[in-house]
Amino acid sequence: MKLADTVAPIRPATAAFDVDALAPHLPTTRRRLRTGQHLYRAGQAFHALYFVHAGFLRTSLVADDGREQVTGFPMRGDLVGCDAIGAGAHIGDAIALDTCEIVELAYPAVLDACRGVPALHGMLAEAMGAELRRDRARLLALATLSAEQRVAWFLRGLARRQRALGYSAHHLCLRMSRVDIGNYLALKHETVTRALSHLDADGVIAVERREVRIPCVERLDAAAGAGAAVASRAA
Amino acid sequence: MKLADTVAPIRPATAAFDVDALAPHLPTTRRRLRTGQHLYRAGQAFHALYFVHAGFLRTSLVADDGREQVTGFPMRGDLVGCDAIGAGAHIGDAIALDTCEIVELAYPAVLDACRGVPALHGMLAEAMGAELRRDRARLLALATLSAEQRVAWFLRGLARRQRALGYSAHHLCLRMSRVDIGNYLALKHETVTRALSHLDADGVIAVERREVRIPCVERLDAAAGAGAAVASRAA
DNA sequence: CGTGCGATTGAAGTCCCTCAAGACGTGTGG
DNA sequence: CCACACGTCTTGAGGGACTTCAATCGCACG
Repeated sequence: MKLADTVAPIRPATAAFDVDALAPHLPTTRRRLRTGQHLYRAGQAFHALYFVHAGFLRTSLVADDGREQVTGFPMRGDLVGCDAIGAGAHIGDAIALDTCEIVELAYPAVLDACRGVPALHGMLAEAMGAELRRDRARLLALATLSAEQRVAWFLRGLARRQRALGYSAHHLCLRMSRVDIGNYLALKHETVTRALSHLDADGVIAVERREVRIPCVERLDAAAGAGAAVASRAA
Repeated sequence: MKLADTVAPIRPATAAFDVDALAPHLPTTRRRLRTGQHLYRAGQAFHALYFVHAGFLRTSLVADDGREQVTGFPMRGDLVGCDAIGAGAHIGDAIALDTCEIVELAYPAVLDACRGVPALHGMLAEAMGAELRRDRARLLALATLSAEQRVAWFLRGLARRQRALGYSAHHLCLRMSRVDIGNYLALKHETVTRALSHLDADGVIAVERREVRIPCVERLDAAAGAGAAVASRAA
């Protein structure tokens, strides 16, 4: 239950899921996705939550008129599909940006399993609470930060998540396009490019296509401006 | 369990809570708040969820550097405080904009109560799922709508929630200031005023200080632009 | 009756968007 | 293997939407 740790790194809650321990209480099925394949689509019946065991995805909300809003980039340790609970159907798409290995947790069967595994109940609630906090931290970032600060904030978030999984925080490989990043941050792709170029020119990062090196994390924190303080607590 | 209804009006999930039925399984305490009083503050220990029985609040996320982001305006039937689950402490303030009557649901005791009241478990999960959907619909609105569309979208959301509670959708009494609305919509208060004035000039609404009349809801939907379609499904 | 906060309106400025062109990298077919 | 086509990324110039700064008005409060 390291979830209760307020100052834990990004996405601690979902990363704490021990899917294997569930096996005796809940029939879990595994799925493998290739780059570009959909985990689910908007409108599809909701019948399971998805735990990302490996890979990298992009989730989005799709409006009736076709407008799309990227809602996140789940990676290993994240729980996907919570926003469909109570809606009956998925409200957006989830697409693999990489080869993915997914564990399916049938819903609402997973709720029944909570009785057999008491800790699961709290973990599920905490995973959703963490997701709410992330959404709101993002709202704060979009509402208060400039374009360049948002991009820095985004990169820093990715770096922290990587570090939390045991990888280096000094090198990122962006699996998503500039358009995806822009959509996620409420910016146009040209603006994302410009911000990256400018951060590069300032020596904060080194960008080469989708490879990003971060020599000094503190400088990136500073570039994320006033947002630096929040995300470490709320994300 | 009308919660499963996909096309239900705004905030059906939380409104479906039957708090009284919980009494035998969970010790609930009632609190009364006067205008301006805090239900909780950022940093305070998290030990309960709050069900709004009457009144109108404003919730916000508070950053370490003091920046504040309004996250919502809970009213009767809403569940408040879910975003603290797993964090140990509240990440923002909740302040009464009106005389409020609140029912406190101790956490994590409420999780244990789920065993005695099976339906509660699903309802809790669905309330949080609905909150996630609302946050993301708002993200979509902020990312894709113009200032005037956002304000129209905001008013329409309030009108729908009132209607869902049995009140008229043609007359609103805004309990929050222009600054609060602006913060919520990622706009400056002057821009909010200008948008309201313009909607008034167009005859879509009639604004007088904090009183808003909506003669034709369809015209307001149209003014919310492309956002009209989404919110009815995702909000 | 004065004080103060909230709301409104105007004018100037800034940031990001829009439109446009070019460069880079990749995959495909000849 | 090369040529071509396509998508992605990059960079520039101009314009528009919102912000910023500033002044005034209105209402509630002491």
